[in-house]
Amino acid sequence: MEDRLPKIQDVAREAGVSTATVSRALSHPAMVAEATREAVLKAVRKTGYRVHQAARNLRRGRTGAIVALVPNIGNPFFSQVLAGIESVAARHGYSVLVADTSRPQNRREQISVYQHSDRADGLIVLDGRLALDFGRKGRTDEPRPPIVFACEWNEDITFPSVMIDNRVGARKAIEHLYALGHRNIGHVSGPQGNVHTQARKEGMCDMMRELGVRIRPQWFLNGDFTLQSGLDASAQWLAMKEKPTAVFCSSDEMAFGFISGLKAGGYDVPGDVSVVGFDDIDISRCFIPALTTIRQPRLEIGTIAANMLIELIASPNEPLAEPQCSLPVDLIVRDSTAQIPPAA
Amino acid sequence: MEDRLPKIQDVAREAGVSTATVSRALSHPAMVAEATREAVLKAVRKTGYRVHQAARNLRRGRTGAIVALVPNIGNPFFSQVLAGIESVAARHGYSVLVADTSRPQNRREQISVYQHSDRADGLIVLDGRLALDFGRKGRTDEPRPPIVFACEWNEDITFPSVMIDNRVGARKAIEHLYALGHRNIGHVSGPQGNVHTQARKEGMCDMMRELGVRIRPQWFLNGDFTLQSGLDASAQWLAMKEKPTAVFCSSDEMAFGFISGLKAGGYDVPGDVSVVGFDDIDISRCFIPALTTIRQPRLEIGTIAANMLIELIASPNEPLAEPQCSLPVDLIVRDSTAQIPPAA
DNA sequence: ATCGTTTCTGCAATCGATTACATGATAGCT
DNA sequence: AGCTATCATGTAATCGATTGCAGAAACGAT
Repeated sequence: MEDRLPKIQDVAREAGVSTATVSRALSHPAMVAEATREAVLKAVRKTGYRVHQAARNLRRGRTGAIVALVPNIGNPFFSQVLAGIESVAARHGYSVLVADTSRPQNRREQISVYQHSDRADGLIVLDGRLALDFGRKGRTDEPRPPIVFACEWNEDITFPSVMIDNRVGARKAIEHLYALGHRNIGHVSGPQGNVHTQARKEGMCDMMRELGVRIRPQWFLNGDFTLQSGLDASAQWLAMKEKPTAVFCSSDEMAFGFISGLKAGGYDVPGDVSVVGFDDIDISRCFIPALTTIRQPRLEIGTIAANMLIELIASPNEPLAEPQCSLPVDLIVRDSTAQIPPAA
Repeated sequence: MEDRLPKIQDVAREAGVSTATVSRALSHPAMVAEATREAVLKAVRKTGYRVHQAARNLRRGRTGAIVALVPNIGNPFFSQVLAGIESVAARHGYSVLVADTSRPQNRREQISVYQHSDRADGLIVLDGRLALDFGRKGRTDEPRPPIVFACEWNEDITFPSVMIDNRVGARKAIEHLYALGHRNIGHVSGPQGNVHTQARKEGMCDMMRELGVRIRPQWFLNGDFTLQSGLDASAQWLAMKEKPTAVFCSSDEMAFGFISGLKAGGYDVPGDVSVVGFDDIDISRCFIPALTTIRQPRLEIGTIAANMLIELIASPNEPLAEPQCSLPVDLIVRDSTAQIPPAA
């Protein structure tokens, strides 16, 4: 009927009250008399009114949105974390804005999003590289929306964070390979400078030292978590004179690429080489061979981070009960690892 | 220094001009004298001013955001499409809000987001199920933000849309299997009621009829695009007395589950059975065997949809040059299909 | 010098909802 | 009855940026 959206005025007129009362009936029902509230609600239904978010946000000084900074939206690992964030956010009436930090022109924009709280009430940062930027800019006298780091995280930053114990994960992987008899163990790492990369590599080396296994730098290959980099690593492996009998890959996707390359080169997994991944993405259990890997609770990372953030938004001055949350990871043994072949 | 964010007033004072001039210098630089503009920009830099989005949106009557309704954020297929949307949106100064339609409590909310244009300037709908809802509610005299459907799409709805030609994709898959000598062809479909499911099944059957291949309903298994449903289908296949020698799966993930189940049951792909997937997600080329599949240009779907939407937002009354965009799909032949074994 | 343009800038209204404060009504108490 | 406390509601200011309108300044033409 109307050719414009109903506003609070229209509801007020319809219900025979002031706009203030309508606003209160909707936002603070207890402040308004039973009968009035009913009348307002009826008028709302009749007019089809819905609050105009921009106006509400302007007045209330909040945005009703939280921003998630993701290194790569296309990565299934992150999309699961996002799904967790989104479910919690929606339950609390927040929208989730997703920004992909992989496009360089975004970086500056994101920092400023952070500095000014007018675009989001809070941030969840899934990109560890940004930790430093945020850390540096931190003039504490400046108003800033709460931030929670998830997944990736920089050790010298003290923001609230939720992550998994990369070191323990890597140790479990090595322990498993060791128990199978492997003493010649290689590694395909994540991108240089990444916190996961670093922590997993360290956990791996620590464990190897503890077990008295020799660490050979030439068996440490550089990857970047992607399928392709796993494939590239397999080519390097094939070219080695002395080859490790087991390889720990810092992501499942790299493990897939690596195994795929090995098969193409005529080697069998786990017959000739055992491979352990990291993440336990969905497909890992259906890969052939099903991948032995370290499981990360991806959904949970998202939900916990979102809950922390929402708590921070609600009471910014109250510190969190547990600001640094570290989730356990599990070794999932499948078919890509086996006893070391007797011949070797 | 300041304990509150700089506002346009502060810039105006600093530059010695009115707020109107500051606003114009930023939004319509041509309207303002060279020298004044410089002064304003200097003041902006000095104060660290950034426009307050909520205020701007309220005044301008737009939100600067577009909403993407996704059936399942966690699905890597959609996250690639999202990545495409996000890149275009960012280039035009729009934020992307992602909403997951899989949670039922969201459905009503989403419809109302759509009906009221106060939360988003436009919508991209990746969930075909919502097409009907939108279609029904379509009282054309009501103001509504522009909508573009992507991927999934309901034939009797005439919204602008970008999708791929499911029929042709399915035909190519069958044609390929036929050329390899297969005459006994099965299918694992997507969820019932889904447009992709329907179109692919129809394309498949059309092609089989044209080629004179017998269609056996008991070889058509129901899936839902997920890994698990492919695994379930493999159990059904294993239980069949007469088995097809080739199976066309309506998604790559299902194909993975299916092949995985077959291997576990002692059958070889492609030795005993040829399998074709649909989507060409990243991992397909590294699966073992590398998956023969139909490639969908996922990123492109997103970018085109976003471009269409932004054009619609800019000039809502001007119809699009090409409102229904259909992208071509290609058959990618890899190692999961082979000549029919001579024994059979 | 006068008038008409053109260009630039400022004033103040405006977007729509929220909320501090004021007011009026009602109830409760002495 | 008179006074206070409590509750419900209305009035109007407010959030911060944008923009229609109008005034001022500068310029050109006659």
